[in-house]
Amino acid sequence: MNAVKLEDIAKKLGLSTSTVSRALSGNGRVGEKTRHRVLEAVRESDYTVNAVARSLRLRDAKNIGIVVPDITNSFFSSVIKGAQDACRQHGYTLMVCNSDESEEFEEESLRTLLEKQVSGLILATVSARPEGVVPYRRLSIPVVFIDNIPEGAEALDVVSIDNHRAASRITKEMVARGYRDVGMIAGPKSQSTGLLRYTGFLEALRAEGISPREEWVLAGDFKMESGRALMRKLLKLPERPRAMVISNNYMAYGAINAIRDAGLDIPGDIAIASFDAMDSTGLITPLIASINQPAEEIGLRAAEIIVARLSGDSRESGTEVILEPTLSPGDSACYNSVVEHVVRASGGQPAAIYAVVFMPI
Amino acid sequence: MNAVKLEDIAKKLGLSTSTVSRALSGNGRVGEKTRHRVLEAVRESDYTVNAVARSLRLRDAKNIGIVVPDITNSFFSSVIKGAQDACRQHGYTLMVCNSDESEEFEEESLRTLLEKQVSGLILATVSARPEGVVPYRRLSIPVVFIDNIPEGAEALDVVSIDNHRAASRITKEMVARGYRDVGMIAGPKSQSTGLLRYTGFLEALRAEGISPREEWVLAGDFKMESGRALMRKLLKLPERPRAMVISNNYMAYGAINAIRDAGLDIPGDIAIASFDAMDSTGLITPLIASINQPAEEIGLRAAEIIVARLSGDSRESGTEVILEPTLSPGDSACYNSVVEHVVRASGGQPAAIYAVVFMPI
DNA sequence: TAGCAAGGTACAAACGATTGCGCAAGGGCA
DNA sequence: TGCCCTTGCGCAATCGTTTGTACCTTGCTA
Repeated sequence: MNAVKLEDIAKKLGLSTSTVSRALSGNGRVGEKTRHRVLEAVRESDYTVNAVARSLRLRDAKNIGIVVPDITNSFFSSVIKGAQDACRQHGYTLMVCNSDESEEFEEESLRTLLEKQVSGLILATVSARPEGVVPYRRLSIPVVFIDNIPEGAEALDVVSIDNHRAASRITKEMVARGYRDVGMIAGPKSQSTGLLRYTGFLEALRAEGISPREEWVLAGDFKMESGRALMRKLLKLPERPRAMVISNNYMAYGAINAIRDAGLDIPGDIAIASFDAMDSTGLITPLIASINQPAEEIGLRAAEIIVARLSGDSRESGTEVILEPTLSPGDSACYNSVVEHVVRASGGQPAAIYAVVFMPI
Repeated sequence: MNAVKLEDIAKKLGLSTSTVSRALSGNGRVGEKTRHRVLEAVRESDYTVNAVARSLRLRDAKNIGIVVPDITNSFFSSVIKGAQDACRQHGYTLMVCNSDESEEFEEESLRTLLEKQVSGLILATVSARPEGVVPYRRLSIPVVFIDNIPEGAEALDVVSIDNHRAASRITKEMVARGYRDVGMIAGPKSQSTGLLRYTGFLEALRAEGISPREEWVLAGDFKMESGRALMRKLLKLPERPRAMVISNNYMAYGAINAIRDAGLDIPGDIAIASFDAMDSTGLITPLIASINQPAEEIGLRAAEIIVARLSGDSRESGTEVILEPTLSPGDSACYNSVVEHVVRASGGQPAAIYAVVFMPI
C-alpha cells in the first residue's frame, strides 16, 4: 500500500487535510498560492488518492460490473471491450466476471460484485428462471441485461437485437436463395436468444408457406459439441434438410465440422446460416452466412445506460435499446445454381467467394 | 446502495456492531446463541457486507488488476479467463483494463488501478521503455509481467514461454520439412516477444547452416494490416521465400490473405508458420502450423504468483515461470512432396489435412 | 467465601478521504 | 469607526467495517 496520504502532505505544508483535499478537487475555496504549494507537494511525493476511502465516503465506487458466460467467446470479449471504452470515458472501472455458463458461478459473481458496491451491473445471464430476475429488481443499482433477456424483464433496461426478427430475416434469406427444405439447430428455449431465434425461424417458414418439419428442428446448448452431435443426428435421417439455420456460432462450427466429417459439401450438399459467426481472420471456409450482432456497441450502450441512470436519469420504465444486426451473406449458403455459375465462370475450378458484404437487415 | 449495515442489525438485536461483525467473521468469541440470532437476522434483512469499508479498514481491496493490449485477441481473453479462475478461487476480483495497444491508455489504466488499491497487477505492457519499468519497481504491490517482458525486468515476476527457443524450434521445424528459403515477418523489436522470436529465428537458420536473407526479414507491428502489407511487399520481390515464419497470429492472418489475394497457394507456393494461431472453430484453412502458448495457464499462474506474494511469500528475486508451448503442425507448412503424396493418395482431389496434433516442443 | 479464569459483550479507535460549518482576517462602504 | 461581506482555512463528523482493550458476568476451585 502506498503510504503517503492526504494527511502527510497536509502536515508537510502545515495545512489541514480539508484544504489539501479541496485544493486537489477544486471544490471549495482555496487560495491561489496554497493551491500551487499543494500541487507541488503532491507532485514530489507521488501521492495517489485512495479510491477506496473516497468510495466509502462518497458511497460510490465508480465501478461497473459485468458478468458474461464465456469471456473467450469473441462476441462477449467484444462486448467487454465496448463496455470498457465507455467506462473509461466516464471515469468508471470495469470489473469482469466469467460465469463459465454456470448459474452457480453467476450468482457468486453477482454477490461479490454487489459486495464490492459496484455502481451498476451489465448482465448476460445464463439463467432464465423468472425468479432469477426478482432480486435484480430489488437492487438499488441500475442493471442492464444483454444477450439473454430473462422473462419478466419488461421494466428492466435491455440492450439487444431483435432476435425474433433477425432469425426470421435470415430464414427468409435462405428461402429466397432457393432452399425450401430447411432445418434448425436451436438454442436452449429457456434462454430468450434461443427461444426467439426459434420462433423467428418457424414464423418465417410459415410465412413462406413452408411447414417446418419437426425432425429437422433440434435444440442444443449453444456449445460446439452439441452442434456437432445434433448435426450428426440430422445427417443420419432418411431425408435430410438441404439447409440449416443454426442458433449461434459455436454450434455452427460444430455442425460444419460434422458435415465435413461426413464427407459432405457446404453448400453443395447442405447450406448453413448462423449467428455471430464473424470471421476476424478472413480465413474460415466456408465463409459462414450469418447474422452479426454489433457486439462492441452492445457493451458500449449498456455501460452508457448505466452511467445515464447514475447521473440522475430515473425514468420509471426500462429503456430498451434494440440495435440493428448485419447480415453477412457468406458462401456457406449459396444455392447450387449460384455455385455452379461461379464454377463455370472460373473455368471448371470450384472457386470460393471471398467477398464479405455486410448489409443492414 | 444497500442501506442495511452492521449497525442496523446490531440495533435490531440489541447488540454492538463488534459482536455482529465477530459473529459473522468467526474471529473472536461469540456465544452460540447470539451467533445464531445474528445469522438469522442477517438472513432476513438480506444484509450484504460493504466490501469497500472492509477494504479500507483492512487496507486490502482483494482486487487484482490486469491490463492487456487487446481483449478481443483470443490469446488475451484466454489469459484473462485463466486469471479470473485463479482470482475466484482465492477470493479476489479481477479488474480488467484494455490498453488498446496505446501507452497512454496503459498508463491511465495503471493509474486508475493503483488508485483503486489493487492488491496486485498483471501486466501485458505495450511499452518497452526501460524507464517504463522503473515505476513498477517502486510499487509496493506485486506485479507480474506476461507476454511482453520489458528490459531490466530481471528481478521482476514473469510468466511466459521461452520465445527465443520457441521461434528457433518452429524455424528448425520448417527447415526439417525441407524449406531452406525461409523468411520472417517479425514483431516490433522494441517488445521482447518481437525481439526474441526474431533472434530465435536467426539463430535457428544459422544453426542449420543457412544464412538469412535480409530482404526476407521484415518487421511489423503485430496487427493484421501490417502482416498483409509486408507480405505483399515480399511477394513483389524478384526472388521470394518459400516459407515464412510469422511472429504472431494477426500478422499471419494478414499475410495469408495477401498470399491468397495474389492467387498463390499455401503451402504449394509458400509455407506459413506462426504463433498463437489456435483455431477454436476447426474451420480455418489452411490449418496454420503454429507455436501455441498455454494462454489460460499463463493467466492462472500469474494470478497465483500474486496471491502467493500477498500471503507472505517475499522472495527477493523475481520468480520466472517459463511454460512450455505446444507446436501444432498444421497444413500450412507441408512441403510440396507431402501435399502431392496426400493428393495422390486421395485420388487426384486435393485433400486438406484436418488432423490437429499438439506436441510439446 | 474469596479469588480467579474464561466466556461474552461493548467501547472506541482506526482505515483515508470529503464536506458542512464556523471562525478569523481583510477590505469596502456608510 | 463600526458593520458586513468575502475569502481562506481548520475542525470534526462521516462513510461501514474490523479489532485491541476493557468490562462484566458466570462458575469453579481452594
